[in-house]
Amino acid sequence: MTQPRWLNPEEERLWLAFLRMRRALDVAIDGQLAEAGLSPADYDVLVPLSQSAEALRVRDLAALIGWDRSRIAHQLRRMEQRGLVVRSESSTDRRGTLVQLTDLGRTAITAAAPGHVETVRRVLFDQLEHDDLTRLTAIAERVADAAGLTGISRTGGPAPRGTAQVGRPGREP
Amino acid sequence: MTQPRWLNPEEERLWLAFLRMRRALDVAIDGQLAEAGLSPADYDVLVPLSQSAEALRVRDLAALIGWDRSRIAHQLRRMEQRGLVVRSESSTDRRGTLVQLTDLGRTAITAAAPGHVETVRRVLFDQLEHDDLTRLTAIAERVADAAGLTGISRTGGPAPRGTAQVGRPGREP
DNA sequence: GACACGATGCTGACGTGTCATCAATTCGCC
DNA sequence: GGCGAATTGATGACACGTCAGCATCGTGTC
Repeated sequence: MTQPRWLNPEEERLWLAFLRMRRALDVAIDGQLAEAGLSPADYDVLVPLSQSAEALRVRDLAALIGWDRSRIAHQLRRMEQRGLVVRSESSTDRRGTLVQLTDLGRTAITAAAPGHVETVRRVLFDQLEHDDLTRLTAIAERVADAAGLTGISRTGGPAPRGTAQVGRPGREP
Repeated sequence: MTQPRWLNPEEERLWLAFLRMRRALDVAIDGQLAEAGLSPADYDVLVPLSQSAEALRVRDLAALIGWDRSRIAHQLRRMEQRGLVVRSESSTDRRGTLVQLTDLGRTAITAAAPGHVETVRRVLFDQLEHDDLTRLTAIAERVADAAGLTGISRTGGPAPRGTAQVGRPGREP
């Protein structure tokens, strides 16, 4: 690249709009979760836990949401201090740690989830017209796959990075 | 909202793809900047400074990139410790603080910018087909405007949140 | 000029994310 | 069985972002 190919006005317009869209989603989603007393990270962790019948291994929980071990260890420590989850030792693999929701944690995710979905709908899906949904899906998948996120997109882990997934809180135990 | 309107499979597919796209962009962009020794926050601050002929007031710099006073104060303290910028007292308003690039800071942004634009092109723009650019611009602007970010989109401040803007490093002083 | 009020920038506390590293355990291979 | 390598989870250090609060300074009003 001898000379950088700077963005032309149309490209610059898209890039700035894209950043503003990201910001708008973050503000709306994070704000709604904050009203429910949860951070986006809390939500990411609580969703798979609420959908699992049994306790999850830290390793598996991390894989489900695409986090590394360090990040989830820190997050679980903080969430355990707040009484949202409890950790226990695995009986089959003595390296392992099991995590499960407390009653408080289940109450929190159950209370937060409907508002979370409503927020995502209002800010994103309600703004889509015609075949925007199809087009946007194609673009997003093309970009994500082309970037070739080593691991995450293949191993089944959906999405990290602050922005919580939309998930129904799962079955009662 | 009596019953939450959970996402249908097509909507869930878009949402997950959207989150993966975000993640892919973050990984690519943050990684490229890290190779240049800069964080996304560093880049956001360095771009307007490099484009300004004179020193900027902290207030104006914050407005340009849509940051609040606290955030930029912390960031400037860290960047000053690393020798990327220098702060000085304003002569006209004794509350004010002026910021400007050091030679090291100018070298850093000049070195990082071409790779940054190339990364954005490769991961995002090179993946767009047909009229994707137009469509995506329309969607992003619609979503951002509907969310009605009070202030930022109106006052000219472009984009915060980790994701660096694409800007040419400015004139030599 | 005095005084209330807003503007400006900084700081400390805290939650969060990444990196390097460590101890304990299990696995793979001979 | 034994032993080196990989896995698992946790931790400390540090960078980053938000919030509440503070000291200082300018502005408008009387």
